Amino acid sequence: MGTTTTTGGTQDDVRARIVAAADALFYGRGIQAVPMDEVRAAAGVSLKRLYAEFPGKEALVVAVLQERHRVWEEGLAAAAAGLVEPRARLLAVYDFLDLWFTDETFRGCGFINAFGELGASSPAVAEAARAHKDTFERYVSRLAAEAGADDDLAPALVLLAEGAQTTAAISGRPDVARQARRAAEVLIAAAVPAGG
Amino acid sequence: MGTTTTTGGTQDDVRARIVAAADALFYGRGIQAVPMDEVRAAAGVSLKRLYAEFPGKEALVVAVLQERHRVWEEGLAAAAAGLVEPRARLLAVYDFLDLWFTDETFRGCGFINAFGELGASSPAVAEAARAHKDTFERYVSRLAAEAGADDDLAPALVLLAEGAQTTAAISGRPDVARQARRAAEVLIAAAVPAGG
DNA sequence: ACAGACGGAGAACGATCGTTCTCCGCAGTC
DNA sequence: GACTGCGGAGAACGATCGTTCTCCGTCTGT
Repeated sequence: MGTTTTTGGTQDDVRARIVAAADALFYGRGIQAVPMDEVRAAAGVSLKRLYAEFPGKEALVVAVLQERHRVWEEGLAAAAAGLVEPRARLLAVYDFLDLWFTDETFRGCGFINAFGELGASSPAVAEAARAHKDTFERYVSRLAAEAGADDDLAPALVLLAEGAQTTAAISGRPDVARQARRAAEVLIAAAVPAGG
Repeated sequence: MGTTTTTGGTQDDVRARIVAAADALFYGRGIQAVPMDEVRAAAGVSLKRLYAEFPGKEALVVAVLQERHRVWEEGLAAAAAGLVEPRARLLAVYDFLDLWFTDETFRGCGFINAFGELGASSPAVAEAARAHKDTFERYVSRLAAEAGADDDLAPALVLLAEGAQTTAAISGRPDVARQARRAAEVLIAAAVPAGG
């Protein structure tokens, strides 16, 4: 697993570099707006290597979404790190969104964007988006259950988070995250029996 | 307004037919996935006529979004028709979504989809999406004010509605509208001082 | 009936893109 | 130092697409 003799770096390195470059380009401009040759240039690899790592553009898109999913889950975990109360961990979701929305490159949810652009013609992309949203819903549901809330809370909190992403993207107002958080506080208070 | 001698129909007819055909295709498959020639075929016009009505694809996309905005506002008004209480009119938003989500052709918010696909490269498309979301937010804000709610309610209700659209699209579950409605009921109850 | 304009069908054009192929330099081996 | 094979650079290929142009039939007015 040492560095190879080529300038390309480790095989995993190359893959990661391609995915990172493709993600930035796809997310920022839309997938079909970015030619493979631009991904190649941004990743600093040859077309031959690019197609050796990914059989085609669709496979690259799926890999990009999978990595984006991994990073999302990492960020979500980091936002909740150190917090013990389920309620605080639930609200950390919106703090995480707040952080994200203020990022200059923010342009909405990459999964929603990819789904809208390619979901109808690419089952793999549609499935990646579905899986991503599904794990997020499961995560929120688990926390809501730990908080002792009724079954209606988690779906509602998910809707707030999803709505915040698209609204922040289109309106360009990052404070949407705080609005979502305040609404979440109200819903949580109403959903937890004793007032926890 | 009699029929003209050509097979094309009235000029307004032709424009409307083109927009309707383009909307169905763009919305269902993604904009870049639909060639102009397919719009032409679906609308039953010639390419010459198509380009006589719209100087290019982007202008057609904008026209499609404007018409979609008009239909959205019509549907929203129809859902609130006959209801007098502001609270009921607010909740009618989610009944309207419910109706929409159960439509077989539902595939998310056309504005969000268009924004994700083309917003980065087409200011006109980005602006159409922004304008659409803006008028919706104004509409909800007006109703919330009429209901005597505090300023936090309207943005929260908007987030629920937006989140419902993307979640319904990706997860494919139309009952998301009812979940959003229940959450909205809780938020409204908490935001209106006296309980009205 | 005929000149002339209009509009349709679809070929044509130029550009772009995903993907593959060719050519060449270079590293390691005897 | 010749040989081999890998990988890079980028040309090439085939397909698609947005847009324009050509050709031809038809309808109008006289």
